[in-house]
Amino acid sequence: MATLDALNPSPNSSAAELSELEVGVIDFFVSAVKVLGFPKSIGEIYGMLFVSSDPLPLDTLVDRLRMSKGSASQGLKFLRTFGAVKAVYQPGDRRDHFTAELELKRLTAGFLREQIQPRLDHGEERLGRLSHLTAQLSQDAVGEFQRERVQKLERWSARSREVMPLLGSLLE
Amino acid sequence: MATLDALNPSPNSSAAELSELEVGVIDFFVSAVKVLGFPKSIGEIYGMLFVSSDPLPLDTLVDRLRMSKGSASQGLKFLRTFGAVKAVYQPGDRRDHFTAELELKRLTAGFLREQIQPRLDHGEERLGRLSHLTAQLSQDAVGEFQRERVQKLERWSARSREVMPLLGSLLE
DNA sequence: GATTTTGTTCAAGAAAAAATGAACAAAATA
DNA sequence: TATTTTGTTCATTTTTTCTTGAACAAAATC
Repeated sequence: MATLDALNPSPNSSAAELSELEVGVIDFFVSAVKVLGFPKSIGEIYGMLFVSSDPLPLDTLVDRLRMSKGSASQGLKFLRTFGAVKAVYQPGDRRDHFTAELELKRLTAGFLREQIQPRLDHGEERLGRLSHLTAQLSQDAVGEFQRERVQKLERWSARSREVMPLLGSLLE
Repeated sequence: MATLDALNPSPNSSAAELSELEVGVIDFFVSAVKVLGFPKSIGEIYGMLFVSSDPLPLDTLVDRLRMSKGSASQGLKFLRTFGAVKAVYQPGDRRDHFTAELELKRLTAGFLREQIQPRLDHGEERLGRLSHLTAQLSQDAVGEFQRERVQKLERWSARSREVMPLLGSLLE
């Protein structure tokens, strides 16, 4: 292979250093996903795909971001679960290639569906149990107070559920 | 003091075990604040104040939640910065007493103001620098592509800023 | 069917975040 | 002014979360 290498000064082009702009965009997303409570690697992957004009395979992410294969694999899996990243068929290459989803509305919808909905559901289950508990509370002022507080939580929960779909329409 | 202790079977009433309902409510808030990216102790404190009919001083939080004084102090400070907890004057007690803010709209406003706004501001600064960088990009397809992507980020950022105040009105 | 390529999983290590508790400061009380 | 009460700060420890890399599986290629 030595001879072929000589013909190509940068045999592994996918490992090229990131440009200043690329670093900036990736960094922007690293901060952004931290707000959502996701790990840095998620921001790096999405950011890299976002600045890249072509779909990229896992290898390239590993090389250019200097990230382990494990992180890249898990990160892509996670991003796919809520449609932030799509697999794109590349003719003549059997590796999967990925691009970033660019519609803010879809990204939001995926986030709400995968991250928020399940927690709201879980919260409602808990509230159901709490509500049941309040029935056994004493009939004095403290008991009455606590019953009211649990009711307030139920109103909050219901309100949150109503607001969620509205968020999507705000981004229309 | 031994004689007085004998008269009072539970001298430190603030250390009473949490009731099942109290544990449930506190647990609910611990999960809730995790969604927002806050530590457990924040949820414990807010939850405890939320189920308590009377304003509580720091000591009581430390005793009942079995939490260090440091955590309680820092947690209360944090909660006060965005108005989730208010100090209430208690006649005849020189300690500060705290209650939970109960208006969902105010809580949201505080969260947006203290947590989201600063990050949006910071993000815009970064985008300013990135936008400046794009001016120096090559005039080829890749350069054009990257300029467009940075513009897209700027639109996202502007949109996010527009949506924020609307969130408040949704909760009205 | 052996080999290479591609991607996943998961135990262990590394890094980041949170909690602790002791030292300190400030203010009230004695 | 000395002492006690109340609350804060911050270096250290603990806990939690993230990343790594090696072992493994699946599928394509030889």
